[in-house]
Amino acid sequence: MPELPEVETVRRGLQPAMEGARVLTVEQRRPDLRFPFPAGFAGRLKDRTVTALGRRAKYLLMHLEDDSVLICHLGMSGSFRVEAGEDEALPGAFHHTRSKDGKHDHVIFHLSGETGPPLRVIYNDPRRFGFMLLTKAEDLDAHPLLAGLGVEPTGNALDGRLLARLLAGRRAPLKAALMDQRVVAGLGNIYACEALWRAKLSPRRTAATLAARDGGETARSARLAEAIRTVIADAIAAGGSSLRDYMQTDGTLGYFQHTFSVYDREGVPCRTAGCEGTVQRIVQGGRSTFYCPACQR
DNA sequence: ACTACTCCCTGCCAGC
DNA sequence: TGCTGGCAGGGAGTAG
Repeated sequence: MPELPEVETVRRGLQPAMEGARVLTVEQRRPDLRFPFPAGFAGRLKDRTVTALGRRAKYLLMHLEDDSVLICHLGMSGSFRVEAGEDEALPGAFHHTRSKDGKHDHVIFHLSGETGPPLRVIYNDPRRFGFMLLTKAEDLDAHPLLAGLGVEPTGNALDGRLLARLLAGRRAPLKAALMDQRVVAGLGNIYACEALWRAKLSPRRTAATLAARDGGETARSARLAEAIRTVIADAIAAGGSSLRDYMQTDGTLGYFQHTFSVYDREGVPCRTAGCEGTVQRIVQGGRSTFYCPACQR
């Protein structure tokens, strides 16, 4: 499910169950996901207390009391769910629709409840593009997967000036540049499309055209920075997008997908007031792009 | 330092 | 009904 808003929704869903809880055991049901699990994976987590759950871009960061950090990426199809431990009943915690039988449940964290009964946090990932790695907290920022990441679209750092600077000189189509995690960290296919629609910019435009000749801010770069920040904020507020019945950690659905203006809406009329255009699907870099050729220029 | 393309894997759905 | 091809929220690796 996971672009930034979905990962943030997962983080918020897991936080009350995990922060302050102790890892009793970890069941690792296969040797690898996208990458092999770290050597001694389960043993290195056992008996540790989870001190904090963080996020950077699309990475979930599980901080442990020994200053190690579990880096989790959900890939295309990874999800977490929380269930009652062993025979305990947990009101309201129904199962992920795609794992009623436990299929593709690859990792199960057995946790002591901080105050209440024990819990299980279960990682499910049919396509196995996700992964889990361990590092030390002091090495986190320098970790090869995190070191090159661009600006977070939450908060105030992303503005027209910074975005123009990041895109200056890039010959790639604007949409492809937005998908590059070294530019804006956490944007994926849905929110790149939606932000471009909000900013009325064509995904086919050369990225560099958003910067002034000296690399400075333009009206377009300011508009796009604003659009990115608001679409991400709106999506987080909606609990992310739930495609193909994907669920949050407690089994509820995000609802941002009902707000899509262009994503997966090929052939429907553009939502822009007064626009007569029709949403079109094109392929860029092997991924579908949805946009309105009439009002996105 | 860019860009473009392939590949990893399973599940689902439209079209035959 | 059953098969097939295409597509899916990501990104690492490689070649140019």
